[in-house]
Amino acid sequence: MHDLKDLRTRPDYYKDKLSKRDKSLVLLFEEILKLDQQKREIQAKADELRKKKNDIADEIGRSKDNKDKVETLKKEGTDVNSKLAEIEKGEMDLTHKLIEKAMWLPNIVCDSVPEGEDETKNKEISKWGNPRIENWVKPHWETGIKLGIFDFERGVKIAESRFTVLSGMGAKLERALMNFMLDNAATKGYKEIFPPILVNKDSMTGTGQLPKFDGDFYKCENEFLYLAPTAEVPLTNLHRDEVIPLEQLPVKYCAYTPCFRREAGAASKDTRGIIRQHQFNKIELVKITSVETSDKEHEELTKDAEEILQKLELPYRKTLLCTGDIGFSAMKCYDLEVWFPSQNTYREISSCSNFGSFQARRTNIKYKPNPKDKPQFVHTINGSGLAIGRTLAAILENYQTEKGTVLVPKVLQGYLGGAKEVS
RNA sequence: GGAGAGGUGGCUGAGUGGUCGAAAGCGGCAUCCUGCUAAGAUGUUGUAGGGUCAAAAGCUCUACCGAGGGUUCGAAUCCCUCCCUCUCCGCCA
Repeated sequence: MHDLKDLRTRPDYYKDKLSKRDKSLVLLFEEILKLDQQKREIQAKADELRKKKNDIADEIGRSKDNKDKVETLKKEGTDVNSKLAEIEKGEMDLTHKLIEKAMWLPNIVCDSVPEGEDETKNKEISKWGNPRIENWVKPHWETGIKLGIFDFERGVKIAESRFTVLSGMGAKLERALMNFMLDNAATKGYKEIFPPILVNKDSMTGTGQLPKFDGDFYKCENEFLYLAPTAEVPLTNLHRDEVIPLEQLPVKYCAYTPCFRREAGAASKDTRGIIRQHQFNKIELVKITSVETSDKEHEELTKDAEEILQKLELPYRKTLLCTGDIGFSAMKCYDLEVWFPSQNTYREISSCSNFGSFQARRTNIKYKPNPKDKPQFVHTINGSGLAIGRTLAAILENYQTEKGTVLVPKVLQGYLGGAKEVS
């Protein structure tokens, strides 16, 4: 959500920026400006009538003894009210339309974000590790089935496709990854949170999932609750409608949560394996910062996520998403992509975004830069640190031996009673 | 699930139909004062939207007393619905 006042003061700036994301957004923008104009006009009329109404009421209060005068004024009041009712209806109508449209406007991207229509225009920032290129490496699902740690059929039996059962060492590895990542985040000063996994509509709207992406999420029938698609939603909304004292910034949270996504638009993508599931586990890192430090904190959060991959010794690369690939609410976003030998390619395992004040406006989270200042909106930042299922899949490929067993990364061995190999 | 109580500004808390955006206290901010500290004096202090203005300041209008409706010329105050909190009882991991 943008500041409407700013929108109308420098429309050319917004049109230019929005068109870089998607040309059709300019039309939406112009529609919003027009609605804003109409809304302000009708509001002026309504305000005027409301003033008249108040004046009449006050006048009656003052002239209680004069019966004739009161009667006349009452009639006048009734007249004003009937006019006002009509205008207020239009006012409400326009306000709703305006807000509804404005909620569909994505964030403005940073100048540093490369222009481009799709992921092919993302910019590679760096690479880490040596990707193994060996044609005998089996896809993670084959190894997982062979080792008896994935059970795809029973996942489907219990739920439906894109649900998988982890068993034995599979379950243990998942839990070891969870603990390792949370422990690592703790050393970086992130406070661990265990939030509700079901979240309400206000929360989903606050972080930008709604209204645009309704349909991508599971929702409870007859309830106003959604299954959170990411812990970003509950964590950021912890501070909705709050003014955070300056000395508490930056606020840093981490959380393990299961995440639920319908994957509605991904019908034929990644149907095999555990890369794209309806339910997956994730450690999320969230920061709430002042405007001045947000850029620096974003870089650091990304490094915190990278460090997990480095400690797990998984080769990865870091890309800066282009205007056509970056998320709705983000103004700048790095993706971390881990190497998958069986696919001979890098696949996304973390997405670290700076949202600027975009989410803060929707969630109404503020801080005072100085005690005397008026509260202003914070910046919010978040990233996966990391997606656990994808990390497990990457381990099954990058740590695979020619025998078909899987070595346990050093940093996880302590979480698994010293186990060095899954066979 | 049953019974009751309640939701007012950053906080505490008054206000049961008219000049209430809301007393009082606390806190915050500013100035002054006392050799420092503690204390004291005075003033000031909500949010959002609109108008005016080149812009800011200022001025001004409107809305907001959990949310949404209703009654009335006029609602924090009366009526209805919903949400939330607390207490007791029941049930339960």
